[in-house]
Amino acid sequence: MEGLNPAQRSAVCQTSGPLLILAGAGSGKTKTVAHRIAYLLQHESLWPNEILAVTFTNKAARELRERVWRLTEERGGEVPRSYMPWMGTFHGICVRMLRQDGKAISIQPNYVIYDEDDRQGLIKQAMKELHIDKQQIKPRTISSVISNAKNELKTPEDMEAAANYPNMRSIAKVYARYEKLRRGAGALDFDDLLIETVCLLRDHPEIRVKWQQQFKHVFIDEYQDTNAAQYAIVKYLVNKEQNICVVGDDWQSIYSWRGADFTNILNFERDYPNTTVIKLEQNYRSTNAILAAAQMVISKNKVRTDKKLWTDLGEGAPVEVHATYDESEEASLVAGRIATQVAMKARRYSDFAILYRMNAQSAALERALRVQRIPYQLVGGVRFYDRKEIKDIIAYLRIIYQPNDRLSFSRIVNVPTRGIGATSLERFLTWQGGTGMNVIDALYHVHEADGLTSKAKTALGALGTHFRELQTMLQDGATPADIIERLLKVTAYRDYLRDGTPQAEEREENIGSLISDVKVFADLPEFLEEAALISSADNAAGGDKVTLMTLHAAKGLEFPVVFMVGLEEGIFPHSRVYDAGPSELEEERRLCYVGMTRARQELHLTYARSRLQFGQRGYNEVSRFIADMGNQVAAIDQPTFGIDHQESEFVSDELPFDIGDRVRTTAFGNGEIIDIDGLAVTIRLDRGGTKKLNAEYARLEKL
DNA sequence: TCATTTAACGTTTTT
DNA sequence: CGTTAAATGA
Repeated sequence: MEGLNPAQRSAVCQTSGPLLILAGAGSGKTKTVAHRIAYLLQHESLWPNEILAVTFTNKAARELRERVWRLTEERGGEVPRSYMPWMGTFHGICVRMLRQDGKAISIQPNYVIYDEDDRQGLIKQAMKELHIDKQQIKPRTISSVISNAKNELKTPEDMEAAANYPNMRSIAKVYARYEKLRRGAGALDFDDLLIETVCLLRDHPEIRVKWQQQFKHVFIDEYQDTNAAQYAIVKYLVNKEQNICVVGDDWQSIYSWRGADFTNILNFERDYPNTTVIKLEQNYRSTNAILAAAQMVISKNKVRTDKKLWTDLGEGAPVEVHATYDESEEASLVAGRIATQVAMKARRYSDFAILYRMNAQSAALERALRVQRIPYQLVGGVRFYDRKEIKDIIAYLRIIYQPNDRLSFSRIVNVPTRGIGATSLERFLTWQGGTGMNVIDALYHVHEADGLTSKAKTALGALGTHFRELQTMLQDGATPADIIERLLKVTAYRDYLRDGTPQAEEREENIGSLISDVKVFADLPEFLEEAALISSADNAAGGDKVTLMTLHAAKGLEFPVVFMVGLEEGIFPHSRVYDAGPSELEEERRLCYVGMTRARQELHLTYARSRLQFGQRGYNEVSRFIADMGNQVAAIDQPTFGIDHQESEFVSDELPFDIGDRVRTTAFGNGEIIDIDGLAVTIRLDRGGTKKLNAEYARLEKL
């Protein structure tokens, strides 16, 4: 109980019945939760596997597990993977339950998990089969419509029935076909993990009761961001004792576009009578200046609970607003402030975070940081497991594990190239579909197929032999690392990577890190699960570096100094919320609140008068959120309307190049400009050939 | 029929 | 600029 305030203590001691903890930003939520779990283990003699704890990210789960581990036994060292096995994200928990009990709703135990890319791949396949032009409806749009439907537990038939315009009917058809293909591949997508778990618990009382008996205490973090399926899962898992504890803050609900519904937290007391409500309102993170400005912003929202955060950390420096001329000046201003403070030894690089609304904004910032030689790390963006070479390896592993996964098979059937093109693949798959054999068995019997060239048959047969061998390794209990090493060898994948391009080396290194990552896992299923569910917010590397990420990814984190950039109408709030209605605008405002409350001592807000967006230059007004803060902020810099400004070249339509100029390109070496058409610059390269580049993107350098 | 070359496209947030 | 789809040539 040491180091806890009275409200936090009562949250720890309240060990029976429903408990709602309304935890404001920076109110010591994680600490309270860790102490509460430790208390249950020690004073209520619960076993670590009798507690179900759901967090928002894998990283949050890891931190919590570590904290509980240290608290209970004052142990040091690595926390074993088996400790508190039921601590993780909703998706992670569902995977484990389905693996164990999925048979009851006819889910094969060796199902694979499809991510967003896989899902869109399968949607494209479905559209092709249905002869729907993907120019007309974007696969991405269909994907999100299907996702929304699934989260509302709607079937393709429901969608078809409710369709009131032609596109919707097409989408419903794609949805139906997609589901058929997905089932055939023995795969579940992210939404299925939740929805199938709901069905499992709803339709099988004996299984429901089994889990209810196992979980003596259920604990849900970030409850304001739960969606309908997650809400249902929680309801089914809580037993008669109703030992459920949820933590959340409606002011920080920022995932409604993903189906999250913060009325879940507002209605908790109604759902679980006799709830004890504890409010944590003392903020231990930010200065009063930061907190007051954030409070000004959030108070403009109509739909919200009423609370008042307070701090005794003192007034602190005022929140600063910096106006800049364009995104490049904005970036160098941020980089410059960081460089100065580090040079004065006032701060370390890792004290700083730069937060933005969308990933595309990171490019200008990265450039400025590189110019000033400031080390930085990007959270989000391209995930490690999204890289081509890693996805290839995972596709190989999947097909070995789940030989019905035709999507993964299609991905790697000709990688490395082995003379099997689109037509051969299509013919093979058509034949294989008719035989009822899985992909690997069909490869083994490929000589019986008709319509394939003998060349294709030989290549496919050889691939089948490799798959068989790897499959045998898997059955004999080989480690994932051994299997990967072997498959790299038989496919000569490393040779394939060495294509002479500058990125080849990096790709090989990535394969290396994959192999060392994989050593932690005892078996393949465990690794495939982890690889599918790892999120971009999870890879927080160490080291003394500035952190760059989206506002969404910053949830739950804190930094001594925070820069929020791009506070402009159309960027933040994003232009897409304008015609979406007031509730979307309120969500943007909550996102602003979340960003501001990440800051401990200093908060800087910047905006640019002019910005390159969607390929062209736009001029934005200052964000309304700055006006919301009233006189809680200090305006510091005015933009420099620079004659000597380096970016002024793009403001005039005139490019700073002429035909005949010699230039340096980053990717293709030096060359001479032979034509200019608007922004399109044609260059005759010294290495031979010509190249047409967009001067707005290619950073051409005049020689 | 396959592999290479060339043209087109892109940007909200993510488990 | 990077990626992906279409177009071209062997």
